[in-house]
Amino acid sequence: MKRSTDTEILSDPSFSRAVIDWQRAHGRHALPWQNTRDAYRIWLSEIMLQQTQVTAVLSYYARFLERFPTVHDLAAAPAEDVMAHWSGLGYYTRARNLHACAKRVVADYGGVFPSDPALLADLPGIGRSTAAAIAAFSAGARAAILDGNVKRVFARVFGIDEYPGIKPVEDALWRRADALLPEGDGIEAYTQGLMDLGATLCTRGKPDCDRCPLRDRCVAFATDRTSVLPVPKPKKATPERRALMLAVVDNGQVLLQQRPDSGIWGGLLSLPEYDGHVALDEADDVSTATLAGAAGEFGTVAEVEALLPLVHGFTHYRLHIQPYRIAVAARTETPPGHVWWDLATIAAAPLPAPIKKLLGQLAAPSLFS
DNA sequence: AATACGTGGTA
DNA sequence: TTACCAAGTAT
Repeated sequence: MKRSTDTEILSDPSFSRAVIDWQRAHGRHALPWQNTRDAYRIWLSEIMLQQTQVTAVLSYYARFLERFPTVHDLAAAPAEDVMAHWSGLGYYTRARNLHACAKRVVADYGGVFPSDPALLADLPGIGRSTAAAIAAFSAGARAAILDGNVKRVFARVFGIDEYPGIKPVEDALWRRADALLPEGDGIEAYTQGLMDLGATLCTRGKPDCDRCPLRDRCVAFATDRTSVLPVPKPKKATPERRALMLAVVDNGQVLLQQRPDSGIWGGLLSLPEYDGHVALDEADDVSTATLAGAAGEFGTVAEVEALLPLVHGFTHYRLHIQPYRIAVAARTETPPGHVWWDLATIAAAPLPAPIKKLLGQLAAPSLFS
């Protein structure tokens, strides 16, 4: 029989007290998704902020809300419109899940987000931490978040000297997060305070320990280990991949192809790729004649021109892109899954960031010469 | 349980 | 310049 629970071992009301008091005096209070209990706006911000920093989200959040003011507007919108407004933000599964979630909220909950974290976590794109944040901010629900900020703060304060990404360590962090929750009011300030601490003081680089309300109880500070905690993710070599992309153009338009929902850039449009054997070695390119043959299904090829190669880095690999501009004269019938897009409006297309940039240069070469 | 999944800022 | 990684989730 257990003599005491983890909660009893790990609980410490002075911890949440310190975070709450600090947040109210020194935390952030004017972010666009704050000072509201509108679950739609809170949910949207939490999804956009997954693995993404505040500064990157701000402009997307404003444009998205302008186009989709309510969950009903979002649920009723075409997928392409949703993807277009996410274009450039990355992790596009988030956008497809966002759309699916909006439809679920309308169909199952009459357009009103549930306030129970367990119900929220059952919706697409909402995991345990995001569910807790939405429930706390929109309904004052007492639930623990465990995002990158909290992991970093906890790793330092409690001197956790193992990589937080592995299961047993993360499980222990969740137990702490649950146990340290404030008992009475203040879940909003507490939740926001943990995020604010991680984002403004307990940063990855040089943490500002002098201003930290947790300094006196911080193991990393006491043992001079703030620079080595949290333990970084074990590194492994990033693979290199290569793709030949076809910018088939005709009369001011470019041919785009829908990508499958799974895999990189899932659900976006992109350039069709030459999917024959592509060597990693740039010197071993396929011939112009081969590319012209491949593009023959789209029209009568008039010209093939190799464009400047580019390298795009992902978290888990590096992609070497060799683009070709292929002018066609007489289009065939547009193949299924493809669409001709005006280069003049390419900024509004649901494209991956590097492809949008590439096509922007193709549309207005003089601006980049 | 470990891996896939983007992009841009930072050191 | 290269490497790391930020308001995680899904599989």
